[in-house]
Amino acid sequence: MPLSKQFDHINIEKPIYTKWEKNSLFKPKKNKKAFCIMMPPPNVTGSLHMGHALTFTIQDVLIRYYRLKSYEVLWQPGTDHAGIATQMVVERELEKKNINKKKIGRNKFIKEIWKWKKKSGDVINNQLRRLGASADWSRERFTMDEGLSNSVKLVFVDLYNKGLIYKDKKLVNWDPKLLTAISDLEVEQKNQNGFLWHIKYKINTTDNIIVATTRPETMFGDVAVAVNPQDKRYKKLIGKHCTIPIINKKIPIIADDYADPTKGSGAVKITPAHDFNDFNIGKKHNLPLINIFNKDATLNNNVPKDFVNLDRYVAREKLIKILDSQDLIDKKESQIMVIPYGDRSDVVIEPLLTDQWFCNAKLLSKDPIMNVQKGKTKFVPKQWEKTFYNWMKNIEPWCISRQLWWGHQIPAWYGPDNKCFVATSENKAQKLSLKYYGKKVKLIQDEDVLDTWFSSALWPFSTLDWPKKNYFIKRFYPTNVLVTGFDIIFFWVARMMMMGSHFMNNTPFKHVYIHPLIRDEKGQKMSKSKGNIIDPLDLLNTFGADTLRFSLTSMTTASRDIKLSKSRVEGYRSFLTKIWNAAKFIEINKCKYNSKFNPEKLKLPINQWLVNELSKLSFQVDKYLEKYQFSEASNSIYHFIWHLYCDWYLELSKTHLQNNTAYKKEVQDTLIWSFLKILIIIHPFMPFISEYLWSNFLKSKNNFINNQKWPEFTVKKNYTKSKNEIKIIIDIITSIRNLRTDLKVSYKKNLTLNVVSKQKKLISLIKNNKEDLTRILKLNNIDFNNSQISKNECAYFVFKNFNINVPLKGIIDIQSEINRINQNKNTLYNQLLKIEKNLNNKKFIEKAPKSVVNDYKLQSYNIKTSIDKLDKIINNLKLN
RNA sequence: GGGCGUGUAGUUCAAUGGUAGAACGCUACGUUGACAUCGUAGAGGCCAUAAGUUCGAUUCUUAUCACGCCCA
Repeated sequence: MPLSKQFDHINIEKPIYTKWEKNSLFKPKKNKKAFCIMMPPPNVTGSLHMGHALTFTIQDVLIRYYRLKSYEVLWQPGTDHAGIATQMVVERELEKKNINKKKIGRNKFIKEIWKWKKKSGDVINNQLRRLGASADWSRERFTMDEGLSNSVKLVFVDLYNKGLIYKDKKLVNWDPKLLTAISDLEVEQKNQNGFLWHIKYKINTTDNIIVATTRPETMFGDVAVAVNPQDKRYKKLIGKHCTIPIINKKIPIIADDYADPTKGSGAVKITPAHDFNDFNIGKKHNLPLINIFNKDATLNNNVPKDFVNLDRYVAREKLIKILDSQDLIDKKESQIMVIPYGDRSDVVIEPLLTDQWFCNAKLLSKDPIMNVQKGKTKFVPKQWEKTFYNWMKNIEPWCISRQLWWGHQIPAWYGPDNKCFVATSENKAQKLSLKYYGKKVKLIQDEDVLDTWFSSALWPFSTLDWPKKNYFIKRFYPTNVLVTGFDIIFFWVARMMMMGSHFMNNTPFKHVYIHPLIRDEKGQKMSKSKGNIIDPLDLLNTFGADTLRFSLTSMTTASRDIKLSKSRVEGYRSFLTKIWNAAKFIEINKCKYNSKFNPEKLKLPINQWLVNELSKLSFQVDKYLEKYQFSEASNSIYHFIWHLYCDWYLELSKTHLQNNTAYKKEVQDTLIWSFLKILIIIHPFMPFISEYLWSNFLKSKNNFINNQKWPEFTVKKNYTKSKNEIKIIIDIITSIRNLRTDLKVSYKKNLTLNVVSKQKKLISLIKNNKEDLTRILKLNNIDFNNSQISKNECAYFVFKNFNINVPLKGIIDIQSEINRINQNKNTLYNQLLKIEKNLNNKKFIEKAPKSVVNDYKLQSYNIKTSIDKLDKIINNLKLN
């Protein structure tokens, strides 16, 4: 069946993908060299967004490329259980059915989550299939799987026994909506307008000290007021006491550099249980901790009765009113302040004193830092190494416990006296407790679960069946490259490197390729609230996967963001159509694949030239992909197909195809052969259209483009000669096209070319291409009479070794032609000026490299000769 | 405040110590047998500003201005 008018992605993509999967094309095939990418596991609740589309396209390009390069390739896929996100989704689902999480209890709730996961967990993976992602789905993993859960337990117990995981009572970022601790990274600092209240704390009946605060309601937890020891205003007061209003509690005035004399009143209240800085000050000065908040950020029993159970903001207003009525507010200033928000809940985070599990990230960060310094892991682009170091070298203990139900429950059990036993199972914990107590006691498991990133941190080895030492882990660890956006360098990349270095004794990735983030066309982050989201599923429906993929890789440069707009994608759809039409051209011209075709034994210059260019292309794409230069790779493909293959090769092949020249067969063979090679080269970028056309041309069953080899062929040296020849033909065509436009000579008027040259080779070259020139340029004839330049009304062209004149009598007037030549002359003259300026500079001659000087001299000579020739021509014209 | 980054054609972005490129858009002409989802041609840039290094700077250095991101 002949190819349809256009590529119908809607009906073609899906069956192709199904075939690929059925034929197990994505499983690693044993080979000499291995290549592995760990797919960053999307949230199981997720749905494909543009960020996914970009990152997975890039990964798939690499994966398919290395498959074609005959590597043993594993793209390890899977999903992440996404603790808070998933719990929230299922909670909401249940609420719709009027089911309350707390009422059904933990076990039933978790069962509900698993039910939900079974039903909707595949959504994103199926969307990835639509994108063409060729991951080995047979090895799909989920962070809550048995195997991965075992890894989590093993790692936890091991780190605990080494003292790298410990329990501690510390101030943590508490999310009062989700009722869990979260890590520093999950806190978003937002600038916000607020007030700085200056409040009078009495010292005695007449004097007071003015304390400036943005959070007056935490006053009930104050344990001191700090002033700077250098601050003259307050020096006298150090060591004295002041009184907290309302509760009339006396607290000391202490000296600490932390108090900044230039900020607020210079005196700052210290509330160690509710502020990270104050916590440290409290420790330093041995001050008590007074917690005044419940877990939902309402006030607890440590405050006056009227305030108990009030929300923090309600309490604030009430307090301000009372203080105001007692004339205890000195002033109120507006100011911009930084407020911490939970990135999931979007409520203000409360620093809260709780028992949590921590991981000693500082110690674990040492090996990863060293691995990057040694170059065992290389960031691409390199600048991200700075970001990595910056964070790793200032790392804080990682709070790994979460007060959630969905996740890996912490493998720690408590005895009746709260003694903690950490083990991979309850049985083992029992054994430990038996030893300790000398008798069997009832153990209760820690209720908390681990931060989701804890299990993700193990991803590079837990998915390879660790702790088993089977083929996969030996073959594919460390993996070749991690592909991800810079927003999760800390969250995930760094943590994988910590865990990988510790447990595998080796960095998990040789390269970390950091790609840009997708923004809207104005450079803004895409977000639901802004309504500027571009849905990749929309784009997949409208344009198809190949177009989307190629658009994305074309835009993937070494910058920080990609500004995406629909119109940009539209442009690349045209490119697909162009490829499609080239295929139709080949089909119409009955080109059949010839297995005996030898690209090294071609006779026709255009064929030689094409093979030459094609080998260059494959070499270029090789180089670019090795360096993760996706836009460069895409653009060189785009340029080759559109502007070399279609614009010139197909155009120049027509003469042979349409007239039965001696070279017709060679042209047909070269056409189809080169097109098939092109399909292989575009396959990583555009898997569907390339597969479709491949099988369309080759017709044999189960001959998938997936299984082909990347084109690598050496080109015979004498082919380069043809390069120069084709360049001459292209130059002539371009010049005469220019002439037609410049002088407004319509294509309806045929022209005659008069070629003047003493070189026999050149004349025979033009003679050989006479048909092409005639057809493309709409010529009557090409003459080769070596007569003097005609003094008739002609257009003149000066080439390196020859001239062409084109009689224009009756077609245009002579003055236009003189103007045209003058314009060319001017351009040349300006070029000459610049070159001469250098050549007249003694220092240039002395110091510039000889090659540059010689090159300038040669250019100068060439330009001068051309100008001379043009001058002669103008004079001749003027004589007439 | 600390760190990172970006200023190049109307737009989005490349490249480069030696005459600045692409794509899209725009203008003119064109339906010639793969393609009007097209073809041909064209216009359009003191490469943010200033100083320095250099025979030569858009490129290297420093400063300034503007914008963006991350961390406090």
